[in-house]
Amino acid sequence: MADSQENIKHQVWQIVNAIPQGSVATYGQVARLAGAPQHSRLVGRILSQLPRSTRLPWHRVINSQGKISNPNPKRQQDRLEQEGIVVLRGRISLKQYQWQTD
DNA sequence: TGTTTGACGGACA
DNA sequence: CTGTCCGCCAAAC
Repeated sequence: MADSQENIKHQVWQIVNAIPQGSVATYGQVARLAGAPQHSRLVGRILSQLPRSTRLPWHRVINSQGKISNPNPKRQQDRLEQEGIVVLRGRISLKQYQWQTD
């Protein structure tokens, strides 16, 4: 079907919504959990299309290097620090905050 | 229809 | 640590 990608979008929303407060996940991690490895970029695009009013914790998604990829890093960093996550020099310790799923 | 772009990821120097 | 390169993929040109 042509909506296989539409389903992935809903999967991504559900997964991101499940990231615990105080934890982070990577784009690749979300893509894998959504059953779509190789689609990490798609995850980024989906999050970029969220309305500013969304309640989804999109700020808990960072890249595999532990860095913020969001074009507006300031906003994301504020949100992360607001829930106790330490962001040092634009970096976050995955070792310490990554959502353990498998 | 070919090329570029982007909130990615991993390997490597 | 930083920068480069390449694989991947859908959307926008």
